[in-house]
Amino acid sequence: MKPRVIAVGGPTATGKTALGVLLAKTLAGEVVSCDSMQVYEGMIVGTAAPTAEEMEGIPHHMIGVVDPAVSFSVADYCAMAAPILADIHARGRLPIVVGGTGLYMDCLLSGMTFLEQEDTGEVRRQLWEQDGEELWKRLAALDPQAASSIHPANKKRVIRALEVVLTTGETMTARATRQLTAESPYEVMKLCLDLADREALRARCDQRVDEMMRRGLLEEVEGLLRRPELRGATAFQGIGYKELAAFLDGALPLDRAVEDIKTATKKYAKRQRTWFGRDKTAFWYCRDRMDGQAIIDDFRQHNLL
RNA sequence: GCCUCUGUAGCUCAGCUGGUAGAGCAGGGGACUGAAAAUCCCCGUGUCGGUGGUUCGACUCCGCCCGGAGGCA
Repeated sequence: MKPRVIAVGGPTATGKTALGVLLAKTLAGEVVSCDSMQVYEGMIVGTAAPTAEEMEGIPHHMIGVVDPAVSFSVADYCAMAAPILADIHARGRLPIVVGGTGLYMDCLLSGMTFLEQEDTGEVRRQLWEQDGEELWKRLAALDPQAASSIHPANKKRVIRALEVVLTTGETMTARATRQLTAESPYEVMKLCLDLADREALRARCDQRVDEMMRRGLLEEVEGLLRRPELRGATAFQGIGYKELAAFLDGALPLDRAVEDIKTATKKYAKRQRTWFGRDKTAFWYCRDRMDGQAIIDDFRQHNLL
């Protein structure tokens, strides 16, 4: 019998955090955050990281565990989170993986083990100087399979695939197969949250941004930027952070920056819906039709918990 | 009251000398294996303010009406 894991995914602003805590309380579990931005230390308001009060005494993992200057990746996430899952299981408790970063969640839950890889920074920098179309043609020659699944305009992904072949001598396609385990090591129960009313979700995204501003997002960003090296860090690709950094640079007025954050949040929610929607084994619940307790009860009724 | 400019997709606007309209943004759909809150792909029929006219044919020309902006009184 494989160890069980409960996962909570779905678009932002649908109440994943609260449901995670409720599940943990009900099932003697601990929450493992699955969020590419919450991992960074000091990025609290802008990532809507749960406060001590919201955690309600439930242990939370993978929040604020990396310095924001460090460029974190899926591989790093899995390397850190997998042992945490093992530890929670070892203590006889249930891990509840909660978050909106679909890629991280899928990789962690499928038990993917990333192969060792040397630093590709230099190769990557060189490739970025070159013409995207040319790079894609080069990729087509070296790893036709990867090229066929990556649009030539998607320079970032074309380069990633290229740097893999160039630095490892193995195609990304081949590595991907080697990295993927035949079967997930966990018995996963995934539930995704959404709002049936799209307009309502967009409104909630807007409210959430206003709320973050009220809670001091600007101050948080200012504080982080006292370290100028963070300006270009991966952490500053986070929604809210990059826009306010632009405002602090004088590139745009504050109200415009806030507008941009709202728009970015809504687009992000849409991408998340697409990502999580791919997993046909997930159970979807609309938060505007059911509260947390009702969802858990429903799950119980289906003997899923 | 008179004069000038203006009224085109949810928003900002293109549409040359007449042949029934197109961009950006927003929005929708999708992809996604080491930056993923990132990166990228696909999707634009709207009484062209209204109404009369000129014309084979008007968003494009003319008249009037309605709504904006500015100027002169």
